[in-house]
Amino acid sequence: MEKRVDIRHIGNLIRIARKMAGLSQMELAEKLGISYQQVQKYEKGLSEISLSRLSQIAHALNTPINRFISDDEKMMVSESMSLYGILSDDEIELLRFFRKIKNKKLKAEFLMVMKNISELSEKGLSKKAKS
Amino acid sequence: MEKRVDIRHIGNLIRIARKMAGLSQMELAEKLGISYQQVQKYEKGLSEISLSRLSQIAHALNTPINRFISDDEKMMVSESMSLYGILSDDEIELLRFFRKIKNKKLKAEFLMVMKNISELSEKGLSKKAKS
DNA sequence: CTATTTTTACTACTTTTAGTTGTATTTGTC
DNA sequence: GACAAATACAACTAAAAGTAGTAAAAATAG
Repeated sequence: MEKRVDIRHIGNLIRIARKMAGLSQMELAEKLGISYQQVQKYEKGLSEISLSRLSQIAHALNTPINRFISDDEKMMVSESMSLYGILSDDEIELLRFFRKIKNKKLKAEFLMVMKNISELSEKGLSKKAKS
Repeated sequence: MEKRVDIRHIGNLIRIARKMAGLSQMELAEKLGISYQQVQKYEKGLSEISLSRLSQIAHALNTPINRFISDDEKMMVSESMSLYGILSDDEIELLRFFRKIKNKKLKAEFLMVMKNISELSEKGLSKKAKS
């Protein structure tokens, strides 16, 4: 019977959730009471994850366990993000910081700045940015 | 760390789902490509169940996988990070702009600014910048 | 830029357990 | 009663979880 869950995909989700929580592999491993190398295997999809373990992980990361298993792809967030879920490290950090900012006005302004910069960047100004 | 999923409970759910589907342990085992004795272990809670396996079982029994795990009602929330998968419109925009910026250095610097701001924001001065 | 520490990656090894096989009960129905 | 099924339990083997050691990136400091 075919495998109906992509273990590597789940690994990615775990990694993203971990980084969003601002934890290192080591810190997560400690919470789980296992070696960080084993956490690596989970994230890289080199080791199967039992339900108990996934439950622990979800708890350690303050994330509902469903986040990792909902097999239908209604996880698609928006078309603007091509490959759903696959965020780069930078992007994860960006989001993490952005979420820390509580002041709405500040967030909005920040977004505007970002927008303007990105538009400039689009016009081929990317070379001469440096001194 | 404590186990947050009752493996025996899941076993019961599997057994029930199996009977609902009108299958014997043997028949289910065959579908899974394992021995029926192993199915017994699942049902009795004597063997951990991996995600892949549970996914197979759910499929074999025409049951959504969530049926076996979701019931943990009020798991979460720690508002800060909890819903990483669901991005707000703001966040999607933020990402979109961020991705437009090609200059790596610029991106990195932008991230730093964001980080510093968020750290300030964290220290509870979200309302009024210090004078 | 260099040194140092932290974080992550890869490989080899050990231990645990998933999974198998064999046999014994149980639960039918004829 | 006999006879098949479905389920239970124990001992064993194969496979994978988990560990440990080392190396390479990334951050962070100096």
